[in-house]
Order: sequence, then C-alpha cells, then structure tokens
Amino acid sequence: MQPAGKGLVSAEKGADRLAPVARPRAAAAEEERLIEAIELLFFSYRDFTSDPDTILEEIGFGRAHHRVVHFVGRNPGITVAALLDILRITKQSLARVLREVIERGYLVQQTGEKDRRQRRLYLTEAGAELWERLVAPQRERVRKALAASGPGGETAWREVMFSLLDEAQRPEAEKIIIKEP
Amino acid sequence: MQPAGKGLVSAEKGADRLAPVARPRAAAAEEERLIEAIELLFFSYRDFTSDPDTILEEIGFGRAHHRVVHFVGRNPGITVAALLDILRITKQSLARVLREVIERGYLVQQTGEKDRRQRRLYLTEAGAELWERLVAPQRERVRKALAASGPGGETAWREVMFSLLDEAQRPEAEKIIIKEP
DNA sequence: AAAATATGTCAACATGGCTGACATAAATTT
DNA sequence: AAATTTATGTCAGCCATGTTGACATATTTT
Repeated sequence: MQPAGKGLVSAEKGADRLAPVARPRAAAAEEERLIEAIELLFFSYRDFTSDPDTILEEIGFGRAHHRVVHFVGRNPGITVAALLDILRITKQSLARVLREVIERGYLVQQTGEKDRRQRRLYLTEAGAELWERLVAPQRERVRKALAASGPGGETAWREVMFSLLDEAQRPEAEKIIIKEP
Repeated sequence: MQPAGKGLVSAEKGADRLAPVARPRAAAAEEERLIEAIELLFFSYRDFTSDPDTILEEIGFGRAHHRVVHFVGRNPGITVAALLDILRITKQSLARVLREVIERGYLVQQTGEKDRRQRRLYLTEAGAELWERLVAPQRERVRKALAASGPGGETAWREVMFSLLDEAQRPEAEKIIIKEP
C-alpha cells in the first residue's frame, strides 16, 4: 500500500526550477521540506511506540520496562553497566525498573562467572514471551513500511537513519545494534 | 560522509541466497534485519532530540515546551483544541506548559475573531527566535542525513517513515505536516 | 593492604503525563 | 429567550520516570 502520490513522499529536489528567481524561494522550499521531515519523524516515532504501549498498559508496565526487556532479550547476559550505557539513565532509575521486572518474574540476575561482581541479566521464559509480544507488532509495522518503499528503499532508509545519529556515537550504536553470529 | 560500507546499511534482501536450505535461515535473517531497524529507529530518534534538549535545559524548559513552541510556530493562530489534537495530551497537561511559555513571553493568546471562545496562539518575537534556535540544529541534522543518502534516498526515506504511521492517521498527519501556500 | 570497580540502596526532588470535578463565556440549538 | 453544547481554564491529587547526592558491599586489581 503506497502512500498518496502527491504530498509527503514527493520532494523532488528541483521541482520549482522554473519559478521566478527574485524570491528567495529555493532556500525557503528546502527549509519547508526539512521541517516536514522533522515532523514526519516526530509523528512516525509516536505511532511506532504506540503498539507496545497498549500491551504494556495491560500489565502495568511502562516504556522503561519495555526498554529493559528488549535490550536484555537482545543481549542475554548483559551487565548492568552495559545496559546503563545503552539506556543512558542513572543506575538509580534503572534499579527501580529492574527490581519490578525481576519481581514479576520476567528477568533474572546471575553472578558473573569470571567477574563475580557483575550481575548478568537474562530473560526468563515469561520474559522472552513478553518480549516477543512487544516486539511482534513493531517488527510487523517496520516490515510493512520497508516493503512499501521501492527497491533499495530499505538501504536508503537505513542510510538516512544511521546518518541521523551523532557522528561520534555511530560506531557504538552499530556495535549495539548489529549481532554477528 | 557515508556510513561504513558493511554493517547497518547493507541489508541486501537475497544476500544469503546461496546458503544451505535446511536451516530456517531466511526467516531468522529477516527478523534480525527488522529488529536492527527497530533499534536504529530508537537510537536515531534519541540523538535527533538531543540537540534541542541541550538548548532547552539552558532556559529551564523541557520537551513539552519545545513541542508547544514548535507547533505554534508552525501553525500561527492555532486553537488550543487543535494543538491538543496534535500533541495528544490532556488539556490539564497542556495548560501547565502553556502557562509557563506564555508567562515567559514566548507566546501570546488572542481571542478568536469569528469565535470568541477560542484562544488562538501565536509566537512572540522572542518565541520565534527560540523556535529558530531549537529547529536549526534539527534541520541541519536532517539535511545532512538526507544528503548522505544517494539520489532518491529522501523519497524512499519519506515513504518508509510515512508508512510507519498508523494507516488511519496518515491523512491527518499529512494535513498537519504539509503547508500548502 | 589499599585502591578501584560493579553493583545496590536510601532519600529527596523535578518533569510531564494522567483522572476527576467544576467554572465560565460564547455559540448553537430548540 | 432558554437550554444546550462547545472551547477553554483551573484546582487537586496521583503516577511514571527521570534526576542528584551520599553511602554500603563485595570483588577484583594494583
């Protein structure tokens, strides 16, 4: 299902090439285009987070719990320090959420084998189930969206999204996101 | 500055076409790709909001203030009801933020001409200046990111972002985002 | 033995959401 | 003209999730 032909998805760079020159039209048009992109990002991200929000509400969890479940699910045995690095919150903030997720049986801690100061985090079966429930609609939403763009659309989308990252943080983000077997 | 050749931006659909068939590799690989996209969205959005956050902190405002300034700046004379529609928060939540933004002189209310129940919202000069300060780095970030993708990248990116919206809300989002002259 | 590290915890506070109840003025309907 | 609906504002209290600062414990490293 392609989006409507005209509006948001056109953005031909030289569309008003034939307009009168005197007006500062080119700059203004680019600015308009960019602001549209900014708002598109805002609205898309909001809808993107809405599916899990519904599920979370049922079980009395919030987005913070979601993030913990997700990144522990994705990185089994992750240390608390590494999780803090990803989430960029204080350990006190994490502690509260972590306690709740553990108390409710979605997550367990295991003392690190090599370094016994570490508390490595793992999802329980219930946690894995919850993660799947939460990630499924997002995956489906993203799958459809990527499929809706033409060939090469996914690569282009990723390029843009990746370039939106702070340059300094791209290597680390890549490390976190990509799992090589 | 193109992202590193291998990692995030490859995603050729048939990359492992030649791999052994027995393993359920195709489905797993797609799942992996989609989860990477989900996390990319998460990290990119976080960095995307980080520039304004810095400025906002200086002046003791939060993201809520930003959103109000932005959408009033973008829609001069918008009514409170319309703003609530965009932000999808309660009027009590908006009221607090609105009051602060008005008290500090960034925004004014004007009784509607046709409907005198309405309080139409406008940025003051200080408000317009603030908006420009806030939007400038985001615009620049998005400009660079879109430019970093190949030709047609912007259109593809928009298609995907637009398709991430709830289908039911696409027409309204389009109405809000696009300003026709 | 001392220092550094990984983690946990207590307490207090801020932001920005929420619900519920009620108030006012203006427009619309009857 | 009266009744109703609409647009907005406001009070009060609650919740989720972030913050800072201080301190405690176990373990590893120096």
